[in-house]
Amino acid sequence: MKVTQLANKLGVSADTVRFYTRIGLLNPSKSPNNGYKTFNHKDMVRMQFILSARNLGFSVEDIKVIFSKTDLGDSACQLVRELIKVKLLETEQQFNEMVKLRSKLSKAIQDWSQMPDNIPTGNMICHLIENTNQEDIVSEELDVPHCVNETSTEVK
Amino acid sequence: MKVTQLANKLGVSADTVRFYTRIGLLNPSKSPNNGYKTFNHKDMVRMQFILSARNLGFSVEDIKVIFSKTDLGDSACQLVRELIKVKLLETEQQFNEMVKLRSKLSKAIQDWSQMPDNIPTGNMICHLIENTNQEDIVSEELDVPHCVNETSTEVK
DNA sequence: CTTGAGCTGTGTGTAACACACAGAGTTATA
DNA sequence: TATAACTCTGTGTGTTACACACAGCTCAAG
Ligand SMILES: [Zn+2]
Ligand SMILES: [Zn+2]
Ligand SMILES: [Zn+2]
Ligand SMILES: [Zn+2]
Repeated sequence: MKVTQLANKLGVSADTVRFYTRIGLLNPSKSPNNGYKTFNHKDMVRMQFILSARNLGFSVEDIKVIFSKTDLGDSACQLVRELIKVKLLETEQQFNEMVKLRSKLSKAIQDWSQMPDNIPTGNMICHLIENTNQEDIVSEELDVPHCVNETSTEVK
Repeated sequence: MKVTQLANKLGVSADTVRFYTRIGLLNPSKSPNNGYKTFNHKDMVRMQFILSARNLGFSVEDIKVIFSKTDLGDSACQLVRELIKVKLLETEQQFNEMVKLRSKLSKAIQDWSQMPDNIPTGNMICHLIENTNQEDIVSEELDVPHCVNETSTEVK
């Protein structure tokens, strides 16, 4: 099987197969006469596994680690159980950030609909964005830091 | 102001400032004697804007487009209003994918806790992952594609 | 044999920085 | 003033998971 045949059979691009080959997840043999890579049943099984794992959010690095066990004939089940727990935590982290960002964006869209268009000045590029962020910081620091002593520093 | 001074004043790393400089968002002058970059008030204002915009999820490319307007003295407000609407859509898209992935992961963790550890075979690397994905596809295709005709293809 | 379409491997680009590192500047000590 | 130690700078490269470009090769039709 050549790269495009494998790709078509699994519904991915040939470049994707080439990529996984390049990083060593697939190990096709090289045809001696034309140098083309020849994929076999084992590569097909590995490729299917890769797609399933990626579908669950596993990274290529995770898959490499998994293969490093299974290639020795060892079960990867325990490893996989641990990896997916970490994955769930990461996903919930990102989920929370998504929620925060989403509400920030919604609020900004509403607020901005009432605000005028301003032209940039030497201290403000777009008041919509710059003011939105200051609400975010709340009372942590009332005044934005500025290059106050810049003359004294520039004197060198 | 040198790169580290600006970075410290805004609470970012010097590498971040260098990065924004490298891609042209900041335009410090170069000191003629030692070649060090010298940042001024304008760079500070731009840097603050960048941080505010990034905090709202704007990409560096978005910020470049915004600057291309404001550097001409034009208001970026309308542009910014449009950009943030797109951003919200993208965020909700990603949010939905997060939700799907999260439930997939939770379900997998539960299901896998009842399943035994298996050793890899020639057709299955880790049944946990491979079987999980098949539930996902449901009845789209019952049997997984395999290199059935591989002999006929390999005959070349 | 020639032409042309199709396929292949390899090199490079992507986003937003982080890290490594050699060389230059700065400070301290003698 | 010399010299060692320490800090700072710019630049080159690495990161993720591919996608794209492209020259050269293969293979079937004529
Ligand atoms: Zn397993
Ligand atoms: Zn200032
Ligand atoms: Zn504006
Ligand atoms: Zn097979």
